Amino acid sequence: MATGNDSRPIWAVPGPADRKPRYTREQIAAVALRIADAEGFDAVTMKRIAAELGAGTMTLYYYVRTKADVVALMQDAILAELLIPDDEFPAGWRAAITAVARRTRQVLMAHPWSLSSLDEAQFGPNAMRHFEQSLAATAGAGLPAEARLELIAAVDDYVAGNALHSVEALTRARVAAADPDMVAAAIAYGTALLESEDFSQLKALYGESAGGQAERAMPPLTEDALASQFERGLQALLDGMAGRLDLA
Amino acid sequence: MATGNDSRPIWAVPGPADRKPRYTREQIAAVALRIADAEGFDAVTMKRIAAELGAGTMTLYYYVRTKADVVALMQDAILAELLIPDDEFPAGWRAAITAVARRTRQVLMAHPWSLSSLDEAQFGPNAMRHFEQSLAATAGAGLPAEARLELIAAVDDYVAGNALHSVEALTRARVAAADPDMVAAAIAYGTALLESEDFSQLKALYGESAGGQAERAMPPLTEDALASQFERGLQALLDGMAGRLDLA
DNA sequence: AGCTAATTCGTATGACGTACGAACAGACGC
DNA sequence: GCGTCTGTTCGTACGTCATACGAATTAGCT
Repeated sequence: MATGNDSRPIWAVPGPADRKPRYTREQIAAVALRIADAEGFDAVTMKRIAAELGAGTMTLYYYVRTKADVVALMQDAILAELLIPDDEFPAGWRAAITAVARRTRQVLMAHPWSLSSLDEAQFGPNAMRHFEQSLAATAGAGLPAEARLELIAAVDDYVAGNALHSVEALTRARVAAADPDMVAAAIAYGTALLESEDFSQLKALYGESAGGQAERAMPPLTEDALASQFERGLQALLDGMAGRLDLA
Repeated sequence: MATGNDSRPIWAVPGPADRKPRYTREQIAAVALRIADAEGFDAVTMKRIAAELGAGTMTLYYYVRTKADVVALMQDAILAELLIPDDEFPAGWRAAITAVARRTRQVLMAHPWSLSSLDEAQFGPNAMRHFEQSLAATAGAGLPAEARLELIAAVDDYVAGNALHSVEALTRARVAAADPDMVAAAIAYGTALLESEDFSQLKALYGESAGGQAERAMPPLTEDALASQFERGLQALLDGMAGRLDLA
């Protein structure tokens, strides 16, 4: 465990020797994951992880160089959940891509913090496996390599963005439900602002219109509504990519 | 400035009175923004912001309740950059949405940290203006309200995900360029892993194939390549949405 | 001038990541 | 058995962060 400031990914750094280490990196990642899921990313502390393992804080630094390494391990542990078992892998590029996308969204949403710590993501073994699987999904489509990568990238983009926004929407809804004052304050502020400038589109949607009921369209706020909206957007994207890539 | 733990958005909290405050929330946001752009989000510290303003650290707490408020102000300041001047606003829903999407991506990529602090985003005045503008973009398409919201959401999802991944790719490329050792270590680790399991798709792409040159497709790594890939994905998505929403 | 409330900010607290080095323990040669 | 080496654990200490508290200063008022 060179503690030095080398910039290798944690997986390229030799782990503890094999005399008698009490823990493993996997255990550390698993504990950190459990804490993050239960109490949020901010609750993940070196001290906390160590305590949960029954170790002293500094013991962790025998297994990783820095907390960023722990986060990398957590991210990779999540990516493992993205992998679809071989026998469930659908035939046909469209079904396969859809399955991967759907599962990716589910997993990302199950670990909301993963999206906010995405910047420091490293490319680990499970990232590689996930990528391999995405390639396999597009294998039968008769596409040149660049087009396959582009298709995968477009879907990945859409999935990540949707997961991000879905998590955001659900968080907002949950917070709002727990705190009526905030809703009141937000609405009060919003309506005041609405009147102070030209917000004609918004007014038409949410405000009272001159003669009668306004349209009153609300963005979807339940998990199901968000999921089905995701589904429609994904299929639209695939339609469009198929058309542009000249696919069946 | 009730310092208490109320959950109102910062914009609903009365600011400093008007006797003689030395600063404004806007100045604070601007300074914080400059620091984040120049040195990264982690460099944004209450102490640092205050120093840059020539104030004591605790003075900031007369203007905001908490650092999260500062971040909210920063986010909203960024959203202001998304707004397209009225005279540049294109006619036709497709051109208008494309313009909004393009600009959004540019701005998000210009402030990479905005994506990683997106979870604590609050809905401020510029968010409202941006939303109004998105609604205006879809106004002429003859769509029912729900369909308009769905179209906007799909594009937003794709744009955010693409910006996220583009920033990630460019960051990786920059770091790699600055640190050859890391590239070497990553490649060494990657090729070792490649041999240790079944990665047939990846091998076909990057490895040597039996009789001759492999395909050697590389994901795009320059800003231009990423931008044109974004453009194609966006148009594909719009194609698909147009088809599914029964649009011209 | 004197009062009051607005505004500034020094000090102190507790949490965090982690550098350093001491302490402990298992394996191996003798 | 007994040292010895080195793998493993972890207590202590440091610097940084957000921020609670309350004292000091100042601007506008009568």
